[in-house]
Amino acid sequence: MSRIVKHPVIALLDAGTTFKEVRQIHAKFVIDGTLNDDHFVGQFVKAVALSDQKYLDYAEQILDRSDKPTLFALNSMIRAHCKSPVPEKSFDFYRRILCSRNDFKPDNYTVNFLVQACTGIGMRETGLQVHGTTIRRGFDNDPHVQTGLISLYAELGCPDSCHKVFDSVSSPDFVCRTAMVTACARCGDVGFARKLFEEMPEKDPIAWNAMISGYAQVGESRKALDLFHLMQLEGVKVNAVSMISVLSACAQLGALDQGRWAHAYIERNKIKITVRLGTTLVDLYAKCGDMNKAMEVFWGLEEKNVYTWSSALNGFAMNGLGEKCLELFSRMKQDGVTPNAVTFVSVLRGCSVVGLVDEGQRHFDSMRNEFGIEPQLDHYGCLVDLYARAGHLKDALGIIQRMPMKPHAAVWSSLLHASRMYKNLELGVLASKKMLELETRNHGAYVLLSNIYADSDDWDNVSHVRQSMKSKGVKKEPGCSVMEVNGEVHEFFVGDKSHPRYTEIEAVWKDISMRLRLAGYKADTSPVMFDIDEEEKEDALCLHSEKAAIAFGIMSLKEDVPVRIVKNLRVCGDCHQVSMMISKIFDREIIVRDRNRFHHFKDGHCSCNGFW
DNA sequence: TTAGGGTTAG
Repeated sequence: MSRIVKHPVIALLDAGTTFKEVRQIHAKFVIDGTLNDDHFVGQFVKAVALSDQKYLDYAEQILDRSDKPTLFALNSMIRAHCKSPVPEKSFDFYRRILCSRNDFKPDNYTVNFLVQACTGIGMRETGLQVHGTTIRRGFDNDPHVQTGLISLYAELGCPDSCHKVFDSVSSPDFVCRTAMVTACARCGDVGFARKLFEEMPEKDPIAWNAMISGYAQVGESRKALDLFHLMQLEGVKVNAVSMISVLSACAQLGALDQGRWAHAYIERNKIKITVRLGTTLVDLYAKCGDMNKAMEVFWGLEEKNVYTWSSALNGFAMNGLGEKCLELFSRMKQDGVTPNAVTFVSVLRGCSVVGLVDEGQRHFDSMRNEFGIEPQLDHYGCLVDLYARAGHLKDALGIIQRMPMKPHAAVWSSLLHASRMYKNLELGVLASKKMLELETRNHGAYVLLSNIYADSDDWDNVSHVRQSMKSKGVKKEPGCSVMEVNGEVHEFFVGDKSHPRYTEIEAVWKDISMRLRLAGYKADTSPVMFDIDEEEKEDALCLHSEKAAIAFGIMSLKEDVPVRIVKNLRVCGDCHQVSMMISKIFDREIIVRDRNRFHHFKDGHCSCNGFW
């Protein structure tokens, strides 16, 4: 192909080229006759389409002015649309290939890009059709296409098809194997992913990153961190992508010390802080309850996008700093960053945690009116929570009844929690029944319903709910608290005595209990508490997981270091009360991240002000 | 002249 010459001007087009420049170059090419050559039309279309998604339509106009678009130009348009917000448009150009007067036939590039377009759309039917096309056209043995099909089926959640394609590859290379590692992890079989990873004859940094992120994404954070340490021992080059998975694992665990270490590692090794890595750092500190550090990182970032802003907003909301969340949201809009649906979840939660009902409603309305975002189920969930927490129970119910989609259990759960808080028996019973219609085995709904009956001294119904729970075999997810001491992560399960220092923990807890009683604390062993759960009875031998963690924290951490705990469930009322008292008696800050949010206990108070 | 694997917020 001696004719193939790269046009020097086209070769200069990149993401930094402005639209004005693109038009000027186009005009010049029309005048000087460059575009009379189909070969250069193809190059120009490809360069414009790939330089920026904003120019896709303009690239199409250039293509349309060409009498005979080449297969290369059409393939380039399919390729460019794959990762655009409208991957389905790839198929318009595929149809143009099929209907072309030039009698084009789709080639290996065409089908490869179509597979990628389907991965972007995530549509099963189209994906299956494209797979059929690759077979019909004889490209199903092409290694690029095979790898693409594995990723496609992983995206569609079809592990069996991933295996079928992978098994059909006669000698999978390391790219194909890495795609399969990711596919298995995404489909939930992280064990098989690890087996494949171990069997890889050569592992490059991408393969390592794939396995580490596989663990991080399924919540196997400790395994992610262990594998990262192995990666270092093996001397594999660590990059920004590796660190994103590592930080995300630390954030999930709430492992602040390990997260700080990873941050220092990034700086020490001069790993470039990309916008994604920066966002993950902000998220790490936010999810470890250190918003000061999160914002120090945030303001220091060279580049921020809507993900970065949303991470910070979510951090403020989770940490109960609603006003700060709203201040930052104003700043975000002033800076010209357009919020999206996820951003609004954080903003609405920010309003909810501080009871700003009118402001929350205004933001909710602005979604559609100002930003053209149609509120989804989660947004209605936040709105219900906003009204319910503030005590406007009837308004909350009205929203549930009028919302344009079927409410999910979480919506009723908000109303149920608020009904208990505001002692509204009638709504509480309704909400718990609705919740149990949707999730028949939801332990929390039974517990709250029994609490609501107990609050009104309706012991017959309390007993009825208990019976019902027993007969349905509803069991509580075991409570688990995680804390980090000297960079080591310790796990505590309810009633579990397996910790190597359990005897000491028990002794420390006895001492704490004594000091609590001297300070006027009386363990709540009333029937209400009894009915919540057998395990919640005050019992030194059967500690709630966060009490064991607090005791361990007090005995192992320096006095001025806050006790940081991450819990898998919501904090129970008794533990909340106890934590507040300990923070005063021992002059110790205790920071608990529960399933929903943070509790910063200090001087006998909690940042949640009793709302959780 | 075009292609396949790893990465951020709810």
